[in-house]
Amino acid sequence: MRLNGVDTVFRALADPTRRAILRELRGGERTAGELAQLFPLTKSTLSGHFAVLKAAELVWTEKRGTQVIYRLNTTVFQEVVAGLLDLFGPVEKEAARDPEAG
Amino acid sequence: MRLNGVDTVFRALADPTRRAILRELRGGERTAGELAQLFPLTKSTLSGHFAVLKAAELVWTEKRGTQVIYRLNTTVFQEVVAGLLDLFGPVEKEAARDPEAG
DNA sequence: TCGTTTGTTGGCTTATTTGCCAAATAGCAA
DNA sequence: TTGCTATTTGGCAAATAAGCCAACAAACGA
Repeated sequence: MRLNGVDTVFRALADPTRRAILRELRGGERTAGELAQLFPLTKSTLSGHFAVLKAAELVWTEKRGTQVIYRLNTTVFQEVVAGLLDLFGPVEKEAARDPEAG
Repeated sequence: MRLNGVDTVFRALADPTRRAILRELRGGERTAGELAQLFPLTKSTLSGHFAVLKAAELVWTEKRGTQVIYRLNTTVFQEVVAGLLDLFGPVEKEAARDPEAG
């Protein structure tokens, strides 16, 4: 969230392919190529999805030689839940809620 | 979730106006007209957003005379969190996860 | 350097989403 | 019925998003 905004994160999560990528990453780090192999999509299409996930900070990347490693950023999970509480939780003091959050 | 699929819910949450509607509903039920007044959008545009939220079962509706009452469906919150755990949580037994969830 | 492997970027098409206005529908009351 | 209020639906334009292919860039090994 933070700088990115809830919007970027929720939009990133709105696509089934991107959610599948995240689920795959639960099993540990994967290279872009390994991930791409798992989907009936071209590498460039996947690369676009990676970019969206990266922009939302849902994944970390690291360059290793010619390949790029993707890892899940689990800390964002907590922030997403916080965002959900902002939507479904009890109404708190108005000042306590981030007016930019929506 | 359920019949609708995670997809419908996440997509519904991906729009800032719809999230603002949900936040407004935390304060209690509102009529379509009351909600529409809060946004710089036409009633028909808001009606479209309501339809998306309703399809995702994020809100309940009730017709009262000429007006339609919207209420937050907080039970879906738990399902969304479950969906998030499916994305960020530890890898569980493969059979334990809903293969249709993504 | 040359060629190969690995990923990303640019350009394009198609599909989806968001918004508006105008018209239609539904309930209620005169 | 007629009229009034409240909301949804249909049709359309503009913006976004997702996909592909082709070209480009970066890192490595021969």
